Amino acid sequence: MKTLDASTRDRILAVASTVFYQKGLSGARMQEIADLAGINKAMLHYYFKSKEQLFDTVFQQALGQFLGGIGQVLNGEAALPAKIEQYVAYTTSALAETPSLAAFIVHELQQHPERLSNQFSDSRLINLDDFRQQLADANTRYQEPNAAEHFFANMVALCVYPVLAQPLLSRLLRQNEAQYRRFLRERAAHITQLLLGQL
Amino acid sequence: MKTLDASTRDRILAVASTVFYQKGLSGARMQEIADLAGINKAMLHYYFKSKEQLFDTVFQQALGQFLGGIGQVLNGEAALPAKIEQYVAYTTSALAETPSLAAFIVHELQQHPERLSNQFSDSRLINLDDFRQQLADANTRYQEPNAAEHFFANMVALCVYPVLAQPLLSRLLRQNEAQYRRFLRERAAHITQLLLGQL
DNA sequence: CTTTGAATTAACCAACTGGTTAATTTATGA
DNA sequence: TCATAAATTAACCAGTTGGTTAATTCAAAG
Repeated sequence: MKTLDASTRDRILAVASTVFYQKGLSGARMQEIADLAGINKAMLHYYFKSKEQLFDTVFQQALGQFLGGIGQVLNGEAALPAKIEQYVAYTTSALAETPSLAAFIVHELQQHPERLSNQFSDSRLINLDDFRQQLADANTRYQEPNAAEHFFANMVALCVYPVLAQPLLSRLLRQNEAQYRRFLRERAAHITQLLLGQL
Repeated sequence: MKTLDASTRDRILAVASTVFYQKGLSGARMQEIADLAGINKAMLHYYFKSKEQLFDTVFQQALGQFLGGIGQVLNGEAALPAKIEQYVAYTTSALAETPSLAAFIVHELQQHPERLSNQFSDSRLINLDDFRQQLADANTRYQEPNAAEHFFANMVALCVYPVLAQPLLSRLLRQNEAQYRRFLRERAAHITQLLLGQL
């Protein structure tokens, strides 16, 4: 046999993702990942030579998932309103599938910002130039310095924060889990409308 | 001597805060906290019987700091526009002082949402009723279900997220640390203006 | 069938970590 | 000054954790 078994490796990665997402690098235990993957702990080091390397794989994958679709949207051919709508829709649905993803990235990047530069070259990062230009064309207000940056920050913040802060926000708003999920679903339309009104 | 020495205890708490904020409960090391506080590791267990208890103290303090001023503002006597302005100003400056505070709370609450209920009774949580009523009075739009909740979520998100996601956002916006700090300072006015425009 | 390398396991290990203990020093009030 | 309790330390301990190793099973090619 020449090639490594992919199914076991994939199972490890899937399980490791959920564990790392929830507990972070320092809180995750190799033993738990092995147990959940249904394998011996030594197998982890057979497929991934160290916890650090397993984590790196998971983290880069997570970063790709988080940033991946965004670039395509923002660099796409669509007109500005459609782009905004697409971004909000994409981010909302992606975070609905994996709510812990955002908190994971925020937490790990806070401790080790250099993980961003390590394997992620600038070229793979999102290029905002098109988006900035479209904003400037739509309204002269966005020709002012940092105006486009604020708009982008607003767009991301409005989509991501309520997912990040679910435990706190749902409590403050006195909504149970089902109500909050509904609230998050409503937001896609709400955010789009708010942002388009700013053009 | 009847009373415990407060200065050592306070020094421990100050140091423990910075370490827990940065590394979280599982990533923090009692030895490191002791070293930074300039004391023996056994002294930590003299003032705080366990890591868990030291962490709880830090966490409750952090939660109080994060939510503390907000309640006063939202339950205050000011008119709605002034309240909004006060909230944005307070949150912005508080997070400028301790940027890691928000990520710390988000991360720990994600793993253990029950920490919110443990020692924090509902009474100490913020009461949104006044704020909701003021919104409804300002614009009939906010009488619709969840409209006030969305407004509140927007307000918090716009203030907090850019601090939470600094490593990621500053990179995407291609701003160095000084530029990003300036960007965050600008946001207070920007956010207030945006929110007031929604009334 | 047998050879060969991948897949897998049980047992083990050294370093780390939170926590304890017994002894010592320091401050204080009577 | 002396007794007493607080403050502090060094040494130690047991459980955990990431990681290794040597041996075994499994699957496929010849």
